[in-house]
Amino acid sequence: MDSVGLHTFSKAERLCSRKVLEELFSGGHPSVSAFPLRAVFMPNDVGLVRIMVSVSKRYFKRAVLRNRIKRQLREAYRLQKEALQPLDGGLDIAFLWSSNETLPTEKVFQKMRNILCRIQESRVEKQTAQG
RNA sequence: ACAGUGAACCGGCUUGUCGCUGCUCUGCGCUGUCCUUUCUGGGACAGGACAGAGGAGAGGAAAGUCCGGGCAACGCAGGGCAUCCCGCUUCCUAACGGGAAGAGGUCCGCGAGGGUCUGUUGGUGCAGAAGAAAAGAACCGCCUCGACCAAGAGGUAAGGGUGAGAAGGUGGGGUAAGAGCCUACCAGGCCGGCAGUGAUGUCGGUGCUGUGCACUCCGGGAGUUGAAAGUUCAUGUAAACCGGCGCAUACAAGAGAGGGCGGCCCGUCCGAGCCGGAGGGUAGAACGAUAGAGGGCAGCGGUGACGCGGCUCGUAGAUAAAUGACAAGCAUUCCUGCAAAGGAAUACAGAACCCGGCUUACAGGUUCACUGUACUU
Repeated sequence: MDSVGLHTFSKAERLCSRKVLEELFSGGHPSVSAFPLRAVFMPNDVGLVRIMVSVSKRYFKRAVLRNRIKRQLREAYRLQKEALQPLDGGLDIAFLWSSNETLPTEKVFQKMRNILCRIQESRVEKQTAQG
């Protein structure tokens, strides 16, 4: 938990289990979108936030542009992930890019911030409803 | 100087902040095992997604996945047929459909040069709404006979028009008119001599000579799959259950289910299991996997591709997939401007087992050799 406060992005914070991904994309989990970025998320019992980033070949045929967007998204998450504090239990998030245009990094950061805040709001709402 | 041709090469740099993935070293108060043995200790080894330090981290095409090879697993008595690929010569190479040096035809360019094609005098088939006729050719024409003319009979590929192609072409002789019928030259084939490793070239002989396409034919080659290959460990475990077909044993009856040998046939071998249903488990880790037909340097051999030995260098290894994000400065090019300066642009593109090629994309730049034009001395 101590590493999460820093702006790091280690292997533990990445979502790479095939099983978890299937569960996440099977439907029924909440999603938030700020076009062209969309996030699907669900709680986990690991106690960490784990994320993945995906840009479809459908939107970008060339790998260079796909990589560019994925890197922008990872940086945007890494430098703004404190928006999910305080953390109460783990969370798995998948970020999906659904546009065939790139955006300047500044814009990508704005979209990411927007999404992270809204995820946090929905979590708080859910907890208060339960409690 | 300008325009161009052919090769070879480069394809941004520096600094700062915060990050990512391996590697090495050190530490560890974290985890595991073991030792010591009674201390609420000490020690050893291993691990780690932990901490610190150091150092490394996309390409000339990493791309398309079009060829070839390594590597791996499985397969492999033999014969025939079919299928697919290659096709001027010699050489290079692990190999190639790649490369080098050459040969002949043809097209483009003033030129340096560039593009393209090339096994096959054989056999079979086809060749339009053109033409008389498309390979055993007579429509018109020409000539002979027909006493002359005409009908008719015969000879004839010089001329006409058609066509991509009309009996190899042109001139001369010859003839009733004509024809490689004869002859000279030219293009090609065949035979022989000479030169060349060879494709071919050249000299002599030989009247041998229609075009295009497809198939056939000739020569050479091809086992299948493809790193999601495959090996090991972990997890789970099922040689279980139900149905069908078959084998074995005993009396009788009958002759094998199923499979291998690339697709088929012959032949041959294995053979007690095979097929379906229902149901269950994993989808993790390590190896494969980064030292290789490796790069660089000069030397020697070769026209060259390339080869040989010598010295030297250490160079990404991810796995839902790292190699970055941001900022500043520099560099290059373009635009505006007398200038100072300002603005814009900096391509194509991202390793995935590894090599050799091919093809395609590409801002800008460098070097060498050569060609044409103009000018100066």
